[in-house]
Amino acid sequence: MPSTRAEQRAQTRRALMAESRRLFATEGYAAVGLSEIVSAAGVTKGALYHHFASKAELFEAVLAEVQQEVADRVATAADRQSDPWEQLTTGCRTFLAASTAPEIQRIMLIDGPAVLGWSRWRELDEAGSGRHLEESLSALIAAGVITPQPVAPLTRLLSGAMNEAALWLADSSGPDDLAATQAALSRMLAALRT
Amino acid sequence: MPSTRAEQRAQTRRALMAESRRLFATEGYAAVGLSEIVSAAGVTKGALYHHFASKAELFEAVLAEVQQEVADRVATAADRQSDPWEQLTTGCRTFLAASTAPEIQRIMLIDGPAVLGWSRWRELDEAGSGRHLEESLSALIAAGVITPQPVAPLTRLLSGAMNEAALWLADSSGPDDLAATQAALSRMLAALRT
DNA sequence: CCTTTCACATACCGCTGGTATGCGAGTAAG
DNA sequence: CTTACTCGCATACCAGCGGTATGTGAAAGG
Repeated sequence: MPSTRAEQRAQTRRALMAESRRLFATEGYAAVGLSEIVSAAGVTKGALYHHFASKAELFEAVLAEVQQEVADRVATAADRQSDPWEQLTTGCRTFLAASTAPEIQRIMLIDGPAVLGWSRWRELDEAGSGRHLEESLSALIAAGVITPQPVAPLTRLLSGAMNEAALWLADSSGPDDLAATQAALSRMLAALRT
Repeated sequence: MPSTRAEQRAQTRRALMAESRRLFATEGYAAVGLSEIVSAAGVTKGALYHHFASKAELFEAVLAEVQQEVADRVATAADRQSDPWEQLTTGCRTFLAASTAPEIQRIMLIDGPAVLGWSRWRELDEAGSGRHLEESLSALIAAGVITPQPVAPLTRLLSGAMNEAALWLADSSGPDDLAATQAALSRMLAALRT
């Protein structure tokens, strides 16, 4: 039976993560104070430090959540395709569209590396959407669709390209920019084929 | 005539920028206190705030300096080539090699977007190495070497790919990683040709 | 019913970025 | 040379931050 105690705990944690996610996304990590977070969540700093060891750890939990959501969206869209090559392109397009959301931008792409350090950030990326990209590329290489080559650098190149493109799209998006970006990305992907 | 007054001013400013650059590069923007910077530079906070309006503005001055140096290295290497296509590939390889330096990583690629915001960061990038990339791509499109297409999204894709690859190379570089990355990048670039 | 646990609140601290003010060595005019 | 003024910088100080130590009351366990 789910005791009232554990429910309250989970509820407080959810509130803290939800409000901090909202604030981190809109104002950025550095500009948000813990007092802002706890008052928005309706608790005190004691509660926050009972759940998270530091402000950075709270941010990491939020980032992991965002990463997971993006990864799920990418995986869901890709799995609708049967052809492995279509899975890759669909996944990339889905990632590009999902990453345009401002909250994802700020938390996942801007503050993430700076707050957690790049290597830790990359670990979370690899636990999320990055893994799908790498697996998809590996499968296509194994199937002979893509020219045999080390998959790690290729993954980073494509991942970085999409991240930067997503930031650019959100910042100055003319109506055709998304289409043009996807077209250019498609050309890059097509170049990988044998 | 260069008065003693202006010399002292310039010297103080140089000392502040040199020490803050060193500290920002090794410890990261957030972990460096102003007291650390001013004591390393042999001055006080009064001097710092006489030259820079805020910690972020000091960081921006340092970042602009780093960007300029990278841009110069890229431009110098590219200009040694006569063929426009070779200028592009040489510039990209030079950028990849230059961006592997830890101080450039931390300041230019990690903390830059987080501290200044992405749009301001991109302005500085476009004033530096990013401009060379965009101009090179434009010239190649105009010359019919690259398939006609909007140059802006293409620039962002390539820039992001190289930035991320540089971070990855610095973090976990096996002996062949640089070569593999450059090979993959070359394949991508080759795909742009008509 | 009593004890223990535990989720959280309260009170407090060192330190940070930032500001207001003081000061003394240049600089320019007479 | 003197005087008035400028200005590059030092000193002293502040609000607010992330973080910690301790208190407390209600649920869990026997």
